[in-house]
Amino acid sequence: MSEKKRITLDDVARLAGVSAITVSRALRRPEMVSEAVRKRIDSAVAELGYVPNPAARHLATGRSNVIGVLIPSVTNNVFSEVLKGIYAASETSPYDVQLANTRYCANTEESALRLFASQKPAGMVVSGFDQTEAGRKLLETLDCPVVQIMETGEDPVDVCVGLSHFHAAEAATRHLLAQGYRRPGFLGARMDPRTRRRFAGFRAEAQAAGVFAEARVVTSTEASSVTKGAEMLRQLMAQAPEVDAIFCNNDDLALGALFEAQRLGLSVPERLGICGFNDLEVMAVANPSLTSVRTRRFEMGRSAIEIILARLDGGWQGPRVVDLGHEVIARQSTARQR
Amino acid sequence: MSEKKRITLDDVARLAGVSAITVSRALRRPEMVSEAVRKRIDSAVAELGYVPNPAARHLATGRSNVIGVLIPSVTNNVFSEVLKGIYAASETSPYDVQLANTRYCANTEESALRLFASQKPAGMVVSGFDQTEAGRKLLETLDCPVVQIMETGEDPVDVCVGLSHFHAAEAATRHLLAQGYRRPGFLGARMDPRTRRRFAGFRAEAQAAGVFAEARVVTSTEASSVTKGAEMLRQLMAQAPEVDAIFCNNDDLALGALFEAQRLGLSVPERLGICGFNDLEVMAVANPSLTSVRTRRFEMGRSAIEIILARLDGGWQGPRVVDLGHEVIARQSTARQR
DNA sequence: CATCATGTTGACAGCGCTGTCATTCGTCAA
DNA sequence: TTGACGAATGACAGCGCTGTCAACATGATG
Repeated sequence: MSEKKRITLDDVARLAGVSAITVSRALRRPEMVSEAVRKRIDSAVAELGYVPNPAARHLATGRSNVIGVLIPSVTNNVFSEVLKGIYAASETSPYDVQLANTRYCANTEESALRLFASQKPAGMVVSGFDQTEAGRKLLETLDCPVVQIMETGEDPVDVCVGLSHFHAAEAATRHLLAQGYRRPGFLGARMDPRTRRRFAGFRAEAQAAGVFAEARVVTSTEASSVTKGAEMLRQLMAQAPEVDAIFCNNDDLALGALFEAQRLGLSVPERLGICGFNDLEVMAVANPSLTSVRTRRFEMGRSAIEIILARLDGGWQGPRVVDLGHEVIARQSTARQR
Repeated sequence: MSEKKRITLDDVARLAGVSAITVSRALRRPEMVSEAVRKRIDSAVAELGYVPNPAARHLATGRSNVIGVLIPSVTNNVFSEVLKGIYAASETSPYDVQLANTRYCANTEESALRLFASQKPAGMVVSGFDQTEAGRKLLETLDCPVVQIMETGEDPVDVCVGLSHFHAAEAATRHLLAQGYRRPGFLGARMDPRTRRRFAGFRAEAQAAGVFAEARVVTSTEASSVTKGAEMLRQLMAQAPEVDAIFCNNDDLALGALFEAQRLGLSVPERLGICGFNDLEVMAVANPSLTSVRTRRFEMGRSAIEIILARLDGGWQGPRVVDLGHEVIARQSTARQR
C-alpha cells in the first residue's frame, strides 16, 4: 500500500524526459528553463508528488533553510506574541523556524548559537544585545542576516527591531507623575537586561522629579507571574506604606498587584495607582482596567522575519535600527482625581 | 580571522590517526570502539571543536533528527504550557523540535504533516484525534513514533497522552450542582473538537440533573480571550438572566466573565458561580479566586517527548493510552453558601 | 597447531542535490 | 556564408556522513 520509496529529482527528470539538473533549475530558477520544458517538469512534479529533500540541498549548497530563533522563554506571554509574529511571517516562506530557549542565560545562549552555527542557518533572530563576547563574535561571523529583537541599541550586529525600554519606562513614570502621584514605587521580577533598563528609566524620571526612593523598589530574581505580583505588592506595602503608585515591570505583576490591592482594601486608583508594561489583552478588560505601556510584540516578530527574507532576497533598504516605539495606554488604574 | 572551513569527520580522523568511519562509530556507538582509540578521538573532537553535520547524517541514514510538533495555536496559553514541557524534555536530547501551526484547521494540519513526512522525522507530536483521513493515514505510514496529545481516545495512531475532556467537564458541572447552583450556563469560544467534547460533558451532566437549558449556552467560533469572556457573559445575562452559574470552556473566558460580572454588579459566587478550565496560574490569585479544572499541560508535552525518546531507544513499556486526568480545584468563585 | 568465534578497524559506495564546467543549437552581424 | 555569441541543457563530481561487508588481530578451543 504505502510506497516507502522516496521520489527524487531523477524520477521527475525521467518522467519529464530531461536531466535531473534541469529539474533542479526549473524548481529554483524557473527563468533559466524554457517554458515548454518547465511545463513538462511542473506536471511531472505534480503527478509524482515530488517534495525536495532539504537535507540533500543543505549538503550540496552548504546552507540550510533554517532560521534560528533564540528567545529567553517560551512561556512568557511577551515572547509568545513575538513568536506568533515570527510564525505568521515565516509560514509561507521556504524557511523553517527553529527555536532555542536561552532561559535568560547568556551562556546557554552561546551554546545554542554554536549549535545553530554548525547548521549554517539562513538567518538568525536573537533577543536583545546582551550576548557573551564569544556569542556576539559568532553572530558576526555567521554570514547570514541577523536580527536582534525586543530592544533597540546603538550597534546591532546587523539589524535590530524593538523599542527603547528606558524611554518607555520614562514615559510610564511621567504618566504617573502627571496623574498627581508623588511617591511612586517599582515592582520588578526576573531583572533581566531589559527589565533593568526599564528600572533605569523609572529611576531617572523619578529622580528628575525628586520623588525617587530606594525603599519603594521591590525586585526579585524569580520569574514574574501574577502570583509574584501579589506577593511583591504585599512586601512593598509592608516596607513602604506611603507608596501611592507603582510601575510594574510587566503586566503579570500589575494584575497580581491589582488583585492583592483589592484584598488589602487599597482602592485603585485613588489610594494606589498601577501601571504595567506590555499591554497584554487582559489589561483592558480588568476591573478596574489597567494602565500599561503598549509594545508591538507581534510586529517585532513579524518584521524580524520579513527583514531576514528581504535580506536573503537581495535587498533590505530599511535602517539598521528599527524602533517600533511604545505608547502609554492610560486606563482606570491610574485615573486619579487630581 | 574566522576560519570558514567546516571541520569534518575526516579532519578528526586524521588528527586521531584513524579512519573516518571509526570516528563516526566512536561518536554514535562508543562501545564498538576500543577505549584507547575512543580517547584519542574524543580529544581530537575537543581540540578541533568538531560538530557533526546533521544534514549529512540525515542524507546518509534517511532519517532526520527532527521531532515534528503540530499544534493548533502558538499563542494560546494552554499550548504554551505544553510547549514548555516539550522543550524541557527535548532540550538535552539530540533531536530538534520543529513546530507547525495548524490554526485549528485539519487541512492545514494535513499539509504540514505532508511536509514533515518528506523529512522523515524521528518522531511526531500531534494534537488530538481529529485529523483528516489522509492525515491519519500519513501518520500511520510515517514509520516513526507518533504521540497524540491533549486528549485521550480509543484508538490512537500509536500512543496518546491527555485527558478526557468529556469527563473533566462532567466533573466541573457536578461541582457546580453540588454547590447548589441550579441554572447552570455554558460559555464556549472557538468550539474546536475538544471544546465540543467539554460542552458535551457539561450537557450530559446538566441533563442528567434536569437543569440543562439551551438558552443558557453562549458559543462563538472566534478565539477565546479575556475580552471575549466579558462579551459573552453580557450576552448570556441578556438572553438568560436567570442563570446562576457558568462553566467556561477555558480560563480566559472565566476571567473575562469575572471582570464583567463585577461591572454588572453581580456578586461572585453568590449571584453567579464561575468555573473555568485548565487552571492557569491567574485563577488562584484572582479576586475572588476562580474555580477551575486543573489539567496537566506541562506533563503532556514532557511525556509526549519522553515517550518518543523511549520508543526510539527501543522500548516504551507504557500503555498506548496515557490518561493524565483532571482535578476540579474549588475556589471562592463557586463557594456559595448552600 | 589448525580452526573458529569475537572484537576492532577500514574500504567503498551512495544518500539526493547542486556548483561548475562543457556542450549543443539557433540567431544575428559582418 | 561564416564566426561569434547567448540561451538552454547536460555530465560530472562531490557535499559529509553512514550501511555494508571485508579484513585483520586476538585468544579460546579441540
